[in-house]
Amino acid sequence: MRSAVMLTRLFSAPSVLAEPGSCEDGLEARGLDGRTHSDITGEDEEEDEGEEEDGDEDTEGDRPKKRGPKKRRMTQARAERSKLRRQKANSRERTRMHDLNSGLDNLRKVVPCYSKTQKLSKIETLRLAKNYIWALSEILRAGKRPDLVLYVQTLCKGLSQPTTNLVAGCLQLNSRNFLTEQGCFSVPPYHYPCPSGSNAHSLQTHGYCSTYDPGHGSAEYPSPEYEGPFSAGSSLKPQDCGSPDAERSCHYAMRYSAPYAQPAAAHGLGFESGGVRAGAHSQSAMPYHDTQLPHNRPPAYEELNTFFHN
DNA sequence: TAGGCCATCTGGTCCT
DNA sequence: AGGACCAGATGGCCTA
Repeated sequence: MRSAVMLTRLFSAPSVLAEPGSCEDGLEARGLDGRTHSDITGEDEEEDEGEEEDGDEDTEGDRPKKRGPKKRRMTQARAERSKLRRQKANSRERTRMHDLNSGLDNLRKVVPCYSKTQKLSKIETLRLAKNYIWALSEILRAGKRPDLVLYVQTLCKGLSQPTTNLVAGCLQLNSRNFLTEQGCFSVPPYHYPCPSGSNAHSLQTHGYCSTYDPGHGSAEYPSPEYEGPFSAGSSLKPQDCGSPDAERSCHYAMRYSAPYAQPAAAHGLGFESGGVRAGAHSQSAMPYHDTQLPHNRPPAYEELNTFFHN
């Protein structure tokens, strides 16, 4: 329905969009839309607030009469009011989108990987947040320390490879150790039951590959729902987070990863991970000097922290 | 240069 | 009537 409307608009009203960059006074730069503009310019000025109806439309040429409410003539005054309304609406819409973006910025700060220099895209932020919530829920549900690699894999489901690398780097995992060059999880040989339940499939073949069906997790660690293929590309640099640049860009904004990233002695936390520790960075003792924990931790943080300290 | 991401404008729809 | 929300369109910027 909306598409039809948009198509109609496309073909009926010539777009006179000016450059969108002129955000200060929108319509002043852009002018009115084509239809309104033509209406304005094609008629004489009237000041009687548009009470007069446009009777020409009904009898124009051989075309059938138009149904519905007759279109009011666009007077100069009405055009001005319409223009003002549009400006106000544009301003509100900008404000609304700015609010939305600031909310997304806040979300970026509380998801596992926060980098001021390498900002996650909106969609990646939402995906990562969803995976994060899922992972934390599973931790609470299971009531035991999770496998780090499994945890990271859950976080990275559906994320682009650059984001996956970023998350891995932020979690002190060398992404090369859990992703193959093809972008598939390589360790550990964690087995997800196949949809039919007859065979088990390791992440080696299904984890990050297109054939993986994350909608079917294991009973121990079910997977978040799959949202469809992740974006093929990203503006993020596909750099390995093991690189110094990436490391500098990664902040420990994560309440879950930070305890692991820091020496276990400091937090008394160890993950149940088979080969992960070998794959983890050797410099796991806070290599980032600009590491920051968010000031406003979610309420669940303290509970989780307590949990991992017991 | 293509593709992804983003900001903005815009008109429609719903709600108060 | 006006505001909030939504989605399509558009153009700019950036990167591979």
